[in-house]
Amino acid sequence: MYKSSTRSFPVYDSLRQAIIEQALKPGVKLPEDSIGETFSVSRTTVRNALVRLDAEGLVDLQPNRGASVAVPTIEEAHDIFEMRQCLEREVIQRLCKMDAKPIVKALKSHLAEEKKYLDVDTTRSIRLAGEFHILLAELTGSRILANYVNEIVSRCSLVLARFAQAHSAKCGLDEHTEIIAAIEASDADRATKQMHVHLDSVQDRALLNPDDREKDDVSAILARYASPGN
Amino acid sequence: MYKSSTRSFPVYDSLRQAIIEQALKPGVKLPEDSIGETFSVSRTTVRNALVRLDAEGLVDLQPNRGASVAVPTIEEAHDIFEMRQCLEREVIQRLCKMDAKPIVKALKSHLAEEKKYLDVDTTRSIRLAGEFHILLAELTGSRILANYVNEIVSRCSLVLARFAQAHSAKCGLDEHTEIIAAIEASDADRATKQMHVHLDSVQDRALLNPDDREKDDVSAILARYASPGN
DNA sequence: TTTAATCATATTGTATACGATCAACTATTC
DNA sequence: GAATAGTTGATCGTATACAATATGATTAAA
Repeated sequence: MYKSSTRSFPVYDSLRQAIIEQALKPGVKLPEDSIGETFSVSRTTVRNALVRLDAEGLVDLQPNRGASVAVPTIEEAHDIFEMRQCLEREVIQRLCKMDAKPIVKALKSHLAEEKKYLDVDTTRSIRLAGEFHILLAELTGSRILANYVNEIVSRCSLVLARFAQAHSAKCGLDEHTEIIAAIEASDADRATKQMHVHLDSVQDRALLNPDDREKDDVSAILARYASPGN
Repeated sequence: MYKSSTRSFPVYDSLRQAIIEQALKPGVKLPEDSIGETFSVSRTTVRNALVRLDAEGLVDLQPNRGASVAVPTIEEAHDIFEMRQCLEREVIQRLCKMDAKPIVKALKSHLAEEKKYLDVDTTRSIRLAGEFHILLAELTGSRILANYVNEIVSRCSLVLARFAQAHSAKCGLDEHTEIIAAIEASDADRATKQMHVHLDSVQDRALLNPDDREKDDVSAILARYASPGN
C-alpha cells in the first residue's frame, strides 16, 4: 500500500519501528525539523511520513501543535485488545479451513527463529513474537486482513509501552507452539481457544493492573503525596 | 483521528465523499494541480489529503505516476466483503450484549430518515443506507471498531462502483428493519444471521456476476469478438 | 508573592519553485 | 509501413521561504 521508492518511506519505516520497539515512548514529541535533520530530508518529506503514521493511529498529529507518539487511553487500550481478539479469531478460523501443511511449515520455520533469539537478543525476540501474528494473518491470503492485523498489533505495542510494567522476554513462545499444533490438527475450536488465551495473557500483563492507570494522571499521583500529615 | 481545522481536510472530505458516492469512479486520475485549483489550495495541501486517502485504501498513490481512485481487483473485492462480514458480526454481537433500549431508539430514528428519502433522493438514500452500518458500529462505543467499519464500508462502495451493475434503490431497508428487531430482542444469533444475509445480498449484487470480472480485461473482451467466423 | 500581559523564540501551515520523471508525439531510419 | 530514437509537455518529488500559531520567559502591575 505504501510504495517504498520515495524518500519519505525510510522516515516512516524507522519511526514506526522505533515506536513499536518502544524506543520512542508514548507522548514523545516528534518535531519535523529535527527528524528531517537526522534523515537529511526536508520537513515536507517528514510530514508525509507523519501523516501516514497518524492515519495508522501510531502518531497523534494536532494542528499547530505538531506530532507526538500516540498516548492511548485506558479505554482505547481495551478497544484495541478487543479488536485484536476479533481479528485474530478470524485469522485462525480461516487458516483452519485451509490446507494445513504449507501453513504449518511456514509457522514452524518462524518459530525456530523465535527460539533462536530467545534470551539472546531481547529486542529481536519481541519483534519476532509480534511478527508471528502478522505471519499468521498473511497466511490467510487476505491482504486486507493482514494489513489490519499488522496495524492492530502495532497499536498493541503502543498500549504495552504505555501501561505494561516490564516485558516478559519469554513472550508466549510455548503458546505459539500450541497454536501451531491446533492448526496442524485443523482443530478450529482448539486453535481459537488457544489464541484467545494467548492474547488474554498479553492483555493481562498490561491492563489488569489498576495502578498503572494513574501513571500520568497528575492529580492521582499528587493525591498519594497529600497524606493527612501535611 | 483527522483534525478538521486544516485546509487539507475539506479536500480530503470532498474527495472521500465523491468516491463513496461513485461520482469519482475507480481508475479516475486525481491530478494535484487541478484539484488544488478547484479548492483554491496549493499542491502541498492536496497531497496531504491524497496521502490520507491512500492510507485508507480509497486512492492509489503511485510514485511519479500520481494518484487515482483505487481500482479493487476481484480478489480484493472478496477480501473486503469477507472483512466486512467479520467486523459487522463483531458489532452485532457486542450490541446484543448491551442495553437494547437506547440502541434501538437511535437505530429507529435513523431508519425513519432512510424511509423518508427512499425513492426521493437516491444519492442521499444510498448514503443513509451506508451510514446505518456506521451508526451500528458507533453504538458499540468502540471508536476503533467504528473506524474500521467506516473504512471497510467505504471500500465496499468502491467495489460496488467497480463491479456492480446498477444500484438497487431499495437497498435493504427491510433488512435493516429486521436487524433492529433482532437487536431489540437481544437475540444475538438471529441478529447475526440477519446481518450475514443482508451483507451477502449486497455482495451478491456485486460479485456473483462472472461477466463483470472481465469488464476491463481487454483480451477477454476481444475474445468475444474473435468468433470462429473471422 | 502572585497574576496578567507582553514579547521572543520555536515550530508548524501553506505556498511556491525547481529539478526529475513519465507519457505522448514526432521524426528519422530501416 | 513499422520500429526506434529524440523531443516536448505535463505532472510529480522535494526543498525552501514566509506567514501564522503556540510556548515559555520576562516584565509590570496588583
